[in-house]
Amino acid sequence: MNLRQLKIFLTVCESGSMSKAAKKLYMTQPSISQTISELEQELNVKLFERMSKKLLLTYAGEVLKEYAKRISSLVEEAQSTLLDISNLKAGKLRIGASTTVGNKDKYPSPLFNEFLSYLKEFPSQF
Amino acid sequence: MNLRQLKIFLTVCESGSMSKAAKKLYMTQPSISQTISELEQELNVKLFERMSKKLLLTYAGEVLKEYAKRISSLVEEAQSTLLDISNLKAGKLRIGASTTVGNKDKYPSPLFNEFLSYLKEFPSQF
DNA sequence: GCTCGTTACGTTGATCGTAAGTATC
DNA sequence: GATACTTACGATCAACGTAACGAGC
Repeated sequence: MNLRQLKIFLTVCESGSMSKAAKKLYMTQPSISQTISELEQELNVKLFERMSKKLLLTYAGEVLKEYAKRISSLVEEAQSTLLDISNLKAGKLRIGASTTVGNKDKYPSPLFNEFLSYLKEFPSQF
Repeated sequence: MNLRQLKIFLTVCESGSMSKAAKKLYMTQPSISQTISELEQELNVKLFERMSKKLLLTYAGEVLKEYAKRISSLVEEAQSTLLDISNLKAGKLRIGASTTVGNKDKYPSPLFNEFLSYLKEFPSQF
């Protein structure tokens, strides 16, 4: 199980079909199908009931979907926060001189203040 | 960023060195080093301060470590729950006949009861 | 016959190990 | 010289695309 598989699985869940998910992800439909099959084999459960023209989530599929949403959400938050840190590092000099830096992002990280105090204490870390 | 990188990163954090992490993960030390470098490049931050004989987490490293722990924890919970479902599927007949099935795992999934009711309603799904 | 999913197969890229290099103690 | 990390390079496996196939409308 990896993040790539979870992302593909989630996209299939949300779009309701593998072909639509393929378009969203700029992949081919066979690759999507193969990835879902891999997931099912690895977890030893059937994730979708293959109906004609419709995919129906099994119970295992529903459970995985909820986990996948929470996991993806955490991963995105992590990446966003690390990106903030990376950007702040690049704009380090400006931080000390400007009071508007806190407004430059729509979603300031909750770790922002913590970071600033850390920066003051250990400037050599950056 | 993927789960493999996070697992390796976490192991390095916990063991305090790349060579120890390599032993824990049954990998070679250069592979660990390479993976950490990849992570740092992808995220555009330095994760460790390379001291002599000691690795010190940077602020970015501390942040990633906390996220990595939460993400890994969720992933493990997901796998454990799906494994439960997989096992229950295999032991489907026994479920109906036995009252001890709920004790067979140390950590019964919180979704267990939900699953049982689902199983009764849609037995054909399994 | 069109749409959707699966299976088969070849190519490319990621992942890992081995070997060699650098630095600190 | 022993230990720990890095760099370089080659081999293996995973991931993806193309092509061909099967099923349902």
